[in-house]
Amino acid sequence: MNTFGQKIRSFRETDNLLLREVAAAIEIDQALLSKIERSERIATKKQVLALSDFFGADTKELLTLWLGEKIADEIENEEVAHEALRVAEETIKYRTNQKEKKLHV
Amino acid sequence: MNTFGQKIRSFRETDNLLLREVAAAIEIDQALLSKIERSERIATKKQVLALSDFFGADTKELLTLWLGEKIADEIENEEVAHEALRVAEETIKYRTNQKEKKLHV
DNA sequence: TATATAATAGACAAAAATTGTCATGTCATA
DNA sequence: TATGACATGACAATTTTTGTCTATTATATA
Repeated sequence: MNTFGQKIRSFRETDNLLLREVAAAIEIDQALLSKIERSERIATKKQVLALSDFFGADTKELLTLWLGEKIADEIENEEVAHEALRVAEETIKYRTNQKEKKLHV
Repeated sequence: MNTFGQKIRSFRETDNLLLREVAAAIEIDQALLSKIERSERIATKKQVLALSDFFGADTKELLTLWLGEKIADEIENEEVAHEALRVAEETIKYRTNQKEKKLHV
């Protein structure tokens, strides 16, 4: 399984670039990029978009991976993690429906 | 569909209690409880446990609902919300597996 | 109508979590 | 051993969350 960070690192290695170069390109500290690649820090959405843009990657795919891992980080130690994901899914569906209902009253 | 807040409110109404009384029992401000019941604020885990205990409710069920809604709040406006939930699920499964592997080397 | 009670709303300070940076440490290799 | 690339740790800055206080609204009732 490939983490978001690993994906970024392999993009960078494929392009033969240094941490410092990519960091400069997306305007963050090299140390921070290093941490992001090793999953020691979670990127911000802005950084994900900048990275995706810089490497010409599939933005939607990267965002999905990033957000998915972010949620996992948040709940993985909760006993009810799996059930909560189901509830989250249902809740989002429900809310989306409610919004649609409101539009064509 | 019943939100966490609605559930708490209906517990309270079934028991014929005032906001002030429940708030005092779990040691929070009445205004805060009012906001929690109307989903204007998200309870902390500690508050969920205190409420569950106070009302003698099914703690696991309440925690699940609470956590599920919390995730929903966080991602419902993301285009990739649904896919991200899948990724979160897979990520948690994968990490759990890795941990188990480490145990019986 | 005036008063009392319950709940809601808004503003803000306190606290907690996240983020970014800097200085330093490690490791490989010239 | 000197250099370059990356990793690590500590900390300050910023942002977000949380809790409280005060004011407002709604409703019932004397």
